[in-house]
Amino acid sequence: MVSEKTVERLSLYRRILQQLRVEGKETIMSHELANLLHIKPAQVRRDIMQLGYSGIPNSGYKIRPLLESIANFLDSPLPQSAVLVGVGHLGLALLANFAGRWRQLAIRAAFDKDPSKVGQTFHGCRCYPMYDLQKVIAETKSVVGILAIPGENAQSICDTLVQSGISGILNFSPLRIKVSENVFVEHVDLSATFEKVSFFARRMKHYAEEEKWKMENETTDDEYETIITKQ
Amino acid sequence: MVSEKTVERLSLYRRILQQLRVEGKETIMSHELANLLHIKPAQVRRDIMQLGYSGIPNSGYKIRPLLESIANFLDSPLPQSAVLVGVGHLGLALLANFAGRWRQLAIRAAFDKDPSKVGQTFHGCRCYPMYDLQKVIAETKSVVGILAIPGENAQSICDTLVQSGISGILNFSPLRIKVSENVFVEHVDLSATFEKVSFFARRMKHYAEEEKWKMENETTDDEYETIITKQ
DNA sequence: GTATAATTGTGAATTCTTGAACAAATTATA
DNA sequence: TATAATTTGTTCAAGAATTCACAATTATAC
Ligand SMILES: NC(=O)c1ccc[n+]([C@@H]2O[C@H](COP(=O)([O-])OP(=O)(O)OC[C@H]3O[C@@H](n4cnc5c(N)ncnc54)[C@H](O)[C@@H]3O)[C@@H](O)[C@H]2O)c1
Ligand SMILES: NC(=O)c1ccc[n+]([C@@H]2O[C@H](COP(=O)([O-])OP(=O)(O)OC[C@H]3O[C@@H](n4cnc5c(N)ncnc54)[C@H](O)[C@@H]3O)[C@@H](O)[C@H]2O)c1
Repeated sequence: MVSEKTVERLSLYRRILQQLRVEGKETIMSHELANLLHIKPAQVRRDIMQLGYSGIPNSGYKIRPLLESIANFLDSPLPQSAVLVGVGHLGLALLANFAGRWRQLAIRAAFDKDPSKVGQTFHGCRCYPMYDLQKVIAETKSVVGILAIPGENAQSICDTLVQSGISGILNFSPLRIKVSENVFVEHVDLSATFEKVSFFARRMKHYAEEEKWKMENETTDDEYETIITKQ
Repeated sequence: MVSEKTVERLSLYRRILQQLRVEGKETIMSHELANLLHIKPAQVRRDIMQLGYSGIPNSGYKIRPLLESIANFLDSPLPQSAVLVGVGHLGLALLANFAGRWRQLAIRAAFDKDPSKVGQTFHGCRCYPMYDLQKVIAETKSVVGILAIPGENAQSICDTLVQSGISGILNFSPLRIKVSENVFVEHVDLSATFEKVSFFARRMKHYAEEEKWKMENETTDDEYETIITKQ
């Protein structure tokens, strides 16, 4: 029904609106949100439409009820838990940001095969041994699993997660894991992303230099055109 | 000309092919790559077509020259450098993976406003003070900038990066930065991604439970249909 | 009040991406 | 050598996402 992209944008709208609200703003118009995100106003209106919330013509959207609508749409009625597998460099960074009991959505448990990490607490989150996976997922009623391990065992660990009741996976490993169709997987492949940025950076630079060249040789171009026209 | 998605997939193909090559495999067919990535063979063929490389009907692609074609297409002729701004939790994780002199594409310098980090070396990468940005970017001829700082100053730092010659930005901050059209920006918004996974995880679970319910009540459904039909 | 200006909600058009299908090409095999 | 079997390259259709454009609606100015 609702697309992934819409859900992502709703999440962005919310963050901006929360900020604007603490700054005292009470209403917002589609083109303001659009400008902040560098998208088109029609996109914003279309997304908000899907919430069932209606704005006021010639006036915009009331921020407070709009935020409520977004929360109503995006959030679980109950706080939602996630577990992290792999407390390495990346896993630690994720814990620093997403561990925390008070939040609506948070990492509530971590796992690692490294015995030196098991038993420790990182950013307020306990690290368990791998064989506790099923048990802890059940106890915390987690629905999201985050994979921050190398690709090798990602598939088998993913399978365990799914068997334990996880239905959404955020996969940072380079392996494209396979899941049954009732499990949602998001692949965040930072290496591929890095390469992509590098690729287009180079392209942009070439393009910019070409443009610059054209600008510098503009008069010459004109002369050339004149010659053509004259023929 | 070539789409972002295609570039991303080419990067994935390369990683898989490199692995397969060390395992001794010499040729590969579109459906094999497709199965590994859970996409359709036609997509693979289409992507490879754009490289200008041709496979052999009834035989597939030769891995070695295909890899060369991909490298030729994706990589800069010269090693390409990136700089990182923000050596916090996430920045450190990125350094752990992408710092390294020997690579074709790597983070060659880091920056932080925190004086306690400046001067230190993290994973082989030196951390410089912010006022060295322009100088170091020029020295390293970097084209990619990675932002791993809070949103507040992201825009102004981004502007400085662009002024210094950066034409590709990988932005991990929640702020959607604005750049001129000859600069490429990729936003990696981990909070929004996390929320998205959580959203669809919940949905999948509901869906699965509905399906299960339907399965269990299949006979009842049939009976109900019979009643309808009879009317 | 009425007119004016501005903004929403949304059908239609457009653009971008993926998928199905098949002729052409090539290998493997009989 | 001829035939069958298979995979590629590519066209065309389908699908998804975005953008346009405008009627409907509301606030504001006069
Ligand atoms: N850090 C980055 O910036 C970055 C960039 C690109 C890709 N990645 C990918 O993200 C993943 C994690 O990266 P990282 O830098 O944190 O790696 P890391 O090596 O620092 O950490 C991996 C952690 O996972 C644990 N682990 C390994 N195998 C395990 C298993 N079978 N079961 C449980 N725990 C296991 C290890 O003990 C370690 O703590 C890797 O797949 C990596 O390729 C990371
Ligand atoms: N770590 C995660 O998993 C995660 C998740 C979601 C979002 N993010 C985002 O990624 C960014 C970085 O996250 P983090 O966890 O590494 O944060 P962090 O607080 O651990 O690190 C931020 C680093 O940036 C430096 N910094 C801050 N302002 C700066 C400035 N103006 N100039 C130079 N350096 C500056 C700080 O000194 C610090 O070293 C943040 O925007 C955060 O919202 C991170």
